[in-house]
Amino acid sequence: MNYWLMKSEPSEVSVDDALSAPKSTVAWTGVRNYQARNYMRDLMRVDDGVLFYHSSCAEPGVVGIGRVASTPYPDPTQFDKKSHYYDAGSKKEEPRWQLVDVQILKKTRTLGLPELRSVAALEDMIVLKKGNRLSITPVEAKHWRLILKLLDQK
DNA sequence: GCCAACGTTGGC
DNA sequence: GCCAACGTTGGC
Repeated sequence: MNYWLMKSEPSEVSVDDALSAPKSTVAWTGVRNYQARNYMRDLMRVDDGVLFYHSSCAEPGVVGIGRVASTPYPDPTQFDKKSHYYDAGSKKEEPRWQLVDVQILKKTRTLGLPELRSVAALEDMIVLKKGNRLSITPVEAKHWRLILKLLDQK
């Protein structure tokens, strides 16, 4: 079993949006970065753990726990001309962008960036590294366990 | 709004 | 293949 941190802008899809969706599940649309896509397409498995992270907002941080809820399939927004994520270069027979569904299991308190950075044992987390912009990053098991513990405190 | 850091594009 | 220009991300 693997663990992942997945960023979402709450103005697009917040943890509350995900919670109120059918089965608390959302398709992770709009990823247009090859490395992030490859994680979803090649490495994610159903039931992998997901840290739901809010980015580009007042209080960035981990806001929920979820799971990978599907195998990979083509991101429908790449074919939707009206979508912000439309990709004219992607063909139906050979879709460029694949995604997975993510199910929210629990909304947590906000474990914000300053708090994450204050924990020495988390300093190796990719999301905390300078210049990191990847919207999906793998999370080590030891970091996952520690974050779950931190989320239960306070 | 600013800006550092990064990814992508395209000319050569 | 190089690399400058450009666009985007995302914290502050």
